[in-house]
This record gives sequence, C-alpha cells and structure tokens, in this order.
Amino acid sequence: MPDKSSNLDAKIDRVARECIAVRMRLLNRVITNIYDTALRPLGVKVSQLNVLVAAAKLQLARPQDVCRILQLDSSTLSRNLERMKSRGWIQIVPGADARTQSFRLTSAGRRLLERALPAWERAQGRACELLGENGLGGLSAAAGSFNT
Amino acid sequence: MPDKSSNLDAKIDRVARECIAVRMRLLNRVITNIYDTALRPLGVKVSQLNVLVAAAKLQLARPQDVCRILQLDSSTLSRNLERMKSRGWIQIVPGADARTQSFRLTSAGRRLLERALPAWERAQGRACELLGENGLGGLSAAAGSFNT
DNA sequence: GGAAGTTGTTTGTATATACAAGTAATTTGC
DNA sequence: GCAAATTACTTGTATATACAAACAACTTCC
Repeated sequence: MPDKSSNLDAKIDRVARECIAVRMRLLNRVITNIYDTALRPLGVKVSQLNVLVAAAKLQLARPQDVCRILQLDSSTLSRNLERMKSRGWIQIVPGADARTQSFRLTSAGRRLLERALPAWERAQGRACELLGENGLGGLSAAAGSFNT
Repeated sequence: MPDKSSNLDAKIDRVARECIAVRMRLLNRVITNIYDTALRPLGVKVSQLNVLVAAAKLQLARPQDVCRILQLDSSTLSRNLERMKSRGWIQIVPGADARTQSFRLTSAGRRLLERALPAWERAQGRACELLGENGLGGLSAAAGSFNT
C-alpha cells in the first residue's frame, strides 16, 4: 500500500516552495508598506495615489477606463472614489452618457500629488533596492501586457 | 518664470510609467484572482491556503512565525485564523508560553489541502504562462530574501 | 418606438489588510 | 521577588478588495 501521507506532504512542500501567489502577495505587502509608510504624513495611501495619477493623466477619467488600466473591480474603484471625493481630491463631472460618473482631479488633488512626489521618490528608491535589477526587470516584463 | 505646471505633469507621467507599487499591486490583483477563481469551488481563498500550507509545514505553528514567514501583520493573521478555525480547518493548541496561541491543521484542514491541490496546479500553470520566464525569475529573485 | 439585451455604476456582503491601542503573560533588572 | 520593560496576541477602526445583485441608462432589433 502506497504511503499516501508523505505523498501529500511532498505536494504541500511543493506548494510552499513554488507557489507564485504566495510570493507575489508577500512582495505586494512589503512594497505597499514601503510606499504607505512614506506617504503616511500626507494622509494618502499608495492605492489612492495610483488612482489620482491615472486621473491626472486622463484629465477626464471614466471609471471603466481606470478599472481596465489598473485591473480593478469597478465596485472597488467606486468606494475608493467615494473616499477621495470626500477628501476633496477629485470631483464628479457629468458627461454625455448619464451612466458614466467621470471624474477629474481638483486643484487640491493636484496639490496633493505635488506634495506627495518627494515621498514617492524615496519609496521608489527603497523599492528598487529591495527588488534588485532582476526583480525590477521581471516585474516590468510581467506587467508589460497590462500597459496603458 | 519656469512652467511649473508642465513640470508637475512630467513628474506625474514618470510616476505613472515607473511606479513599482502600481505594477506590483496590479499583478497581485491579477494573480490572486487566478488562484481565487480556481479555488472558489472549494470555498477557500489563496490567502487562506497560504496559511494552511505554512501550518502544514510547521506542524505546530506559532502565529509569530507565520507572520514572519509571510510578512503578515499579526492582527491580520489573528482574524484569518478566526475564520479558518470557525471552518474547522485549524485548531488552537495550548503550549508552554500562555501568550502564544499555537495552532495546527485539523484532519479536515488536511483533507481540504488535498482536495485543493489540483486547482492549485491549474492556477499555478496559468500564472506561469502569464508571468513568463522573465517574470518568474524576477519574482523569485525579489522574494528570495524572504525565504522561510 | 417599445421590448429585450447590454453596459456602467452602486450597494450588499464578505474577506484581507494594517495601525493603534489594549490585555495578558513573560522576562529583566535591581 | 517585585516593578518595569518586553513580547504575543486580540480588538477597535479604517481602507482595499471582489463577487453578486440591484439599478439606471443606453442600444439593438423587430
């Protein structure tokens, strides 16, 4: 009779060693923490900064576009926008299609981005160090298919 | 007088193009979604699977160790354990130090892992494809410093 | 031009995540 | 051997995240 127990153990060992999701999620926590720590004095998190930057680039941002660009669920974005709206960083702009709740940066949002840039630089520098050349290249390669 | 406005735009453009956190977080969402979708029929998410696998490997797992290994905040783990305990996948094991709430897989937890392995294999395959050789290598390189 | 289908967003619910503060147990220093 | 410091975890609070379902507005098709 085969030893089912150690067979399972071996497979579990393989998951522990090889699982891509484990490493991706771990690195995501570490990297997010670096940026959030740097941004904390400004009262903004990197998740929000991402959306603000996207809005700045799009000028007039449609949620659907931001969701596609960032691969975000629309319900997630909806609630993030709520928070940023209440902080005065973005404002809703009614458009032609009454279904879309397009939005854009307010001047307060723009000022926030400006003030956040130095902190972003510092975090970016630390993240670079942490990932190393290999990690950075791999990240770009892997994320490449989701550009713009 | 320098054109402050476009200078800011250029910097924002740089954040949009280069920000490591944006890409890491985007990839994390995509990869997590692949595993969660594959695991959905089993009623477990990859975040929980990670902890169950760690518990399986440690045999008797101390929360502090799991937090260190996965770079998780202890409050996060505390609540995740609560959910997995209520599902009967883990059980608390009182130990020498009354502060530590060590835990281990129950047999139900072990059976869950066994049933989840094929779904994990499928998700792992798709994640490999998505990241490509470069992405996989970079991920390993970057996560290397956090091994075990 | 109206019914049926599609699309864009929000709301309900659940999990994951972290920081700050609280609590309880252990360890250290005297 | 006790007070102070430290450690290990939990609880309070807030954000991020996604799926499912609801809703409203647009589009298609006849």
